[in-house]
Amino acid sequence: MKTRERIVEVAIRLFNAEGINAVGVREIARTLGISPGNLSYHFPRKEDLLVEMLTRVTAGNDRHFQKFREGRPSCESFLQVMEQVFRNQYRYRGIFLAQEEMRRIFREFYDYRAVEKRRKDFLREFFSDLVVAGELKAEAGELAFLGAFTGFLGRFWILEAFFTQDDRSEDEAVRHYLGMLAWQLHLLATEAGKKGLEKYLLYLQA
Amino acid sequence: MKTRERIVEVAIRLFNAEGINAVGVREIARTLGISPGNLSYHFPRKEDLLVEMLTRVTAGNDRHFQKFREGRPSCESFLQVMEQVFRNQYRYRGIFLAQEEMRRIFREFYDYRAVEKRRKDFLREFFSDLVVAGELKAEAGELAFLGAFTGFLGRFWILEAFFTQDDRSEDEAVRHYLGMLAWQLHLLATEAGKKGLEKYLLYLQA
DNA sequence: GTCTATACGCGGATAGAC
DNA sequence: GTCTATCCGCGTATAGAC
Repeated sequence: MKTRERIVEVAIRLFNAEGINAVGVREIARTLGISPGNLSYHFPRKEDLLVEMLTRVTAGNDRHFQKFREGRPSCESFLQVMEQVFRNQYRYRGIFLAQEEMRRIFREFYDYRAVEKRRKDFLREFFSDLVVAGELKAEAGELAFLGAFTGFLGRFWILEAFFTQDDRSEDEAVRHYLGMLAWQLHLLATEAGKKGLEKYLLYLQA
Repeated sequence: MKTRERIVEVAIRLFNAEGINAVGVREIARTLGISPGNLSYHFPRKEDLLVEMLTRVTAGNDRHFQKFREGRPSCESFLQVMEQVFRNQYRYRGIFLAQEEMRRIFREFYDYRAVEKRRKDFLREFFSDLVVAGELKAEAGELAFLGAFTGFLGRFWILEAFFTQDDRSEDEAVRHYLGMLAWQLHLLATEAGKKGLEKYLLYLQA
């Protein structure tokens, strides 16, 4: 495997395990058995590593969302795509825990506004489709709230998952937050929509 | 004013303005006109400063919640207490943006579980009271979801506020997230409960 | 293009003098 | 309580080998 790829792989692993600030570039290089200078050659600054990961997680999510526009919209299928998104985010969980760094990177290197706008448009469109498909019954204000909630949850669920208890497995965490999403949709779903949500409602743990 | 108090004050200001990682202990000392060693005397590690701020914001929130148990429970009064809590958090916003550090501190120095349990119990009890008072109409699962949502929003609203746009004023940000809370309650409120929420529904911005 | 060796300046932390 | 001096590890930059 290319050195560059190996670096990204080890960096993700270490960042996820110990936190971005706790892991130095020297430690990454040592783990790989290369020199710090070599790491600097591939990624001049530590930030460049974070940008790389950010690009990957965003690209993955885009794929999941995109793929989804093809099928028939339903509450259940929405939760299915969100599960894929959550698992993709979990893979890069280290960067979601270091919000201060991410904020700086978003402002300096990465066009976060564009990503956010894309998500927002997708959610709005998708929830409107759910109303048309007879899965949701909601008016404009409620739909706006639903979009805000979904964006909020999707952005911060990992943080809460690791804050409250870090002995929880990926499956347990993902299910818990899919459960929250399901309860939210349930409050605005038609009888048809509720059918597809029942399974997910059970995921929300006390 | 005591040196210790002056340190905390300046540190909050700098942390809020530039971020916890961007501000070094030397900068804090320089701003105060004292030596780095003196700062170390009052707060041996930078973490101790963060613990101090965490203690203050938690104590403030406790006071707001406590004071609230006395009055008659209503949806509107709940939003009033949450506004005070939000403003208290905003005062210490710097620490909410540095989640990785906070997580470490919670695990090593600060009994976060206890704080969290207190909040959770309060919310559960309070929402049950709202049902009894005829302000909410919800069953157990919905109440559990409402509690989870409120905890989630209360923990991370500041992060989203500063992520999406940092040109927003304190008032605008606080109102936006009170608006989200109001929409959530609205979905489970009785006619009586909805009355007290109308004003807040308008706060949610597109 | 890929890599090693090395140096610089800054950060948090600590020991010990006043 | 307050200070100076000092230590070590960090992110970063670069000269030069292959």
